[in-house]
Amino acid sequence: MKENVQQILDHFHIEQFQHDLIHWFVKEQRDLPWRKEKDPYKIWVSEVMLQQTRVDTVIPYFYKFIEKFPTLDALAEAEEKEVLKAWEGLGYYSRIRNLHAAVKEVKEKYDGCVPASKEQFSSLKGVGPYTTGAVLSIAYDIPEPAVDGNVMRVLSRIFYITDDIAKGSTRKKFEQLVSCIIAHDNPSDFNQALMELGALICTPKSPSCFLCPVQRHCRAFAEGAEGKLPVKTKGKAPKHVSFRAIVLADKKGSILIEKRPNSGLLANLWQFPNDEHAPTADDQAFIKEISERYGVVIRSVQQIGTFQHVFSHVVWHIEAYKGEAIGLTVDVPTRKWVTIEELASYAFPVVYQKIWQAYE
DNA sequence: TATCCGTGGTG
DNA sequence: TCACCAAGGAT
Repeated sequence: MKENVQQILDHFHIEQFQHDLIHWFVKEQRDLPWRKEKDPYKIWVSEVMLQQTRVDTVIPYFYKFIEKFPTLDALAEAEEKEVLKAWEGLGYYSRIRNLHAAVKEVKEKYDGCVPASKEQFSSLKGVGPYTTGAVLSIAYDIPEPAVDGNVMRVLSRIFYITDDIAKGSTRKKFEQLVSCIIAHDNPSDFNQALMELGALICTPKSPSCFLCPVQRHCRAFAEGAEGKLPVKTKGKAPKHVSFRAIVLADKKGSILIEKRPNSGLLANLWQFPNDEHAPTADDQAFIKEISERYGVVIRSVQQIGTFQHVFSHVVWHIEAYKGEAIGLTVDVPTRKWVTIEELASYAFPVVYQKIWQAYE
């Protein structure tokens, strides 16, 4: 915001706004599984799952995850393989790697009790400014701002703020603003109400201003400018990567799988053999490449389909094959032959799940 | 600061 | 159909 926070708040009725907003939230909020109790661990899990992920997508994952890891200790003691499997298909897998590490640290350093200290909690892996404010306010009623995309959209309209919300520095300014208007007697409902309003009423496209509980406080509505806000510049176009992948089975029906590196895209997930780093020209070159790289003898191959998968910043184009191979012994932990039953216990990226479906 | 990091829903 | 999007964080 070009102006300072004091100027923005001129003539703004803070207490009336808090009341209108919270009254609406108490009455109209959705019945979500993580709102049934105030267990800091469950609030934390929900907030991590909800990062860049829709509520409807998260709900079934949340139920399964809490059923499998009901307490912080249970998650801390779980194996990486189980934890990653529970996250399979949710995306942004560094979230669960960081959450698992963070929970272990809480078990060790804080006796398994999620710290209510801003400094301590925010120092944990995967816990940034938003998650800090969300967990501390919702679970512990501490008046910290929890500024996400919803909050920036809602407040940019209410205060007619034209700063680019795609820029990192903008979030800090919104945090200053929220610090001034947050309801100290009910920071939990206040923060959740701002996000709920963004999700249900103050939506990105065609917001339902006629239903808005804080319409009378909204400067964008008064100006008829809600459609122009928030200001958000768009990112660069994703790059395209083409390669081939193959589902290899031996005579017994075992399948060769490979674990991806522990950092980068789809870290620690499993996949089928591919020539991602050495795209091949034809079938013979592909067979040769796979044979050498994976140390297998391939008898025959057959194409089973082409797949396109769009990530945030890259698009994969995969030609998928199936083939028979002689199951030579693999001596690295990141590659193994597994039975089809065992296959189900390994976490795969969605695009490789689709390739597996085409194989079956 | 800009880029990397997934997936599925939607107008 | 496809550009945009959804309760961000790490580097």
